[in-house]
Amino acid sequence: MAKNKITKRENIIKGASKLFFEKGFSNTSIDDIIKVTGGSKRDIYNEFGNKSGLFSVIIQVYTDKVSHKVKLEKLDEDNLGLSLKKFAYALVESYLKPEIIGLYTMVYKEAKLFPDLALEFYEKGPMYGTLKLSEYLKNCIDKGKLKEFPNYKLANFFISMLRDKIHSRVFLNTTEPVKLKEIKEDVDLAVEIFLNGIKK
Amino acid sequence: MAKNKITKRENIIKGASKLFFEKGFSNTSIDDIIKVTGGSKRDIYNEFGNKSGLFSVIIQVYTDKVSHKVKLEKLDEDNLGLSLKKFAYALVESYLKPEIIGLYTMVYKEAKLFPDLALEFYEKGPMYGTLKLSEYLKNCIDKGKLKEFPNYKLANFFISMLRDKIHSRVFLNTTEPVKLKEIKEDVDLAVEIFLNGIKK
DNA sequence: TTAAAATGGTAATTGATATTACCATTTAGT
DNA sequence: ACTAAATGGTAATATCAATTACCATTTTAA
Repeated sequence: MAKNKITKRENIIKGASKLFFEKGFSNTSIDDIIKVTGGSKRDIYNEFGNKSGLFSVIIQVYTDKVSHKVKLEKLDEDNLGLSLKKFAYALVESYLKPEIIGLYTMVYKEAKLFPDLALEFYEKGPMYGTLKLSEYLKNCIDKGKLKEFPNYKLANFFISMLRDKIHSRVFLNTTEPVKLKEIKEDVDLAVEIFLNGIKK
Repeated sequence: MAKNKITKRENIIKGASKLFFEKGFSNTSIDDIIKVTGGSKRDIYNEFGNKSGLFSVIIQVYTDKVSHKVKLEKLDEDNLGLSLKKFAYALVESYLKPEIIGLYTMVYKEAKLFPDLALEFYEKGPMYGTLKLSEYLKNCIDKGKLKEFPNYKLANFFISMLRDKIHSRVFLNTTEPVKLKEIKEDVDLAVEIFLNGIKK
């Protein structure tokens, strides 16, 4: 019974998040959700209080998923170029995942309504990755391999180079599919320029 | 009389855009608009057909304003660092203007509903600036001052470094005000890294 | 000045959707 | 098998906002 309840809850989360990711929070109605999950509205209100409650739970669940998944490989200070590429590929790959795209889109759109969630998302998601990278860069700086620039700013610049194009396409709703080959080229070029720009 | 009509139209555009910029399209009602502009709903429907029509007109008006305003200074191939800084300051300054922030926010949020507008905005706005910069970079490359990287990609990288942080704050609805000093530091650093990264 | 036309504002109408109420049905325990 | 409790689905309610209708008022033209 307890088990059954969990299943139902998870079922709603799964179905609702799919819809939220596709159509956004405002454009998904409770009816839409139960049409997908089965069951009745009562289930949603019993489990989550209301629509906003469901949204909060979903954001938190996926934010946590993200922050746990991005287990960044150990980065090697003796092979800067390769390490940055590995990091960049992993990051870009995650940016291209539908659920990550959905998460970003939703959080950005609803940030005004749910400022706390937006902050939490930011800290566990983008900020987490940036911190990881900036730690690595700090080590490299300490070892005398890189110029002594503020490491967090550096990390931000690099990630911006990787993220911005993908996100522009996402938010401007460009239909053309993202070509992996192009992305890979971009990553390689970004790494080269960035590394040229900061190495001693 | 014709004059009067134009004034009324412009009055609605002005009042409505202010509201749209602040609260977004969906969260602004027709009643909100006439409360600000005076007049009656009829005026809006007569002039613009419906709410979407008003939105379209506003996006186009402001998109045009943007593309006309960004008269980029003539960039000097013999002084790369300074030219890039000038360009970057001008760009960042425009990113910080409330109406530009409002425009980006609205377009991004409603891109699904108005794909044509989103495209037009992109072409007249972000893409226009990127093209300008990439032309300049091409000239520098041709003069042998920069490495032979694909110039449009280069321009995108540089602009991403400048834009991403500001936009993250905007979309995540961070309340802390943007400090000009910090922005200026960021720009200077971005220019230095970017230039180091691509110069011969 | 006066009748026709335009205009402006308020009051319906409509449609969508979140939330709640209610009734039928199923389930659980004895 | 039988009663009480839980559950599920459908139907009501309530709200909000876009769009439209209508009527009073003002403007225009002769």
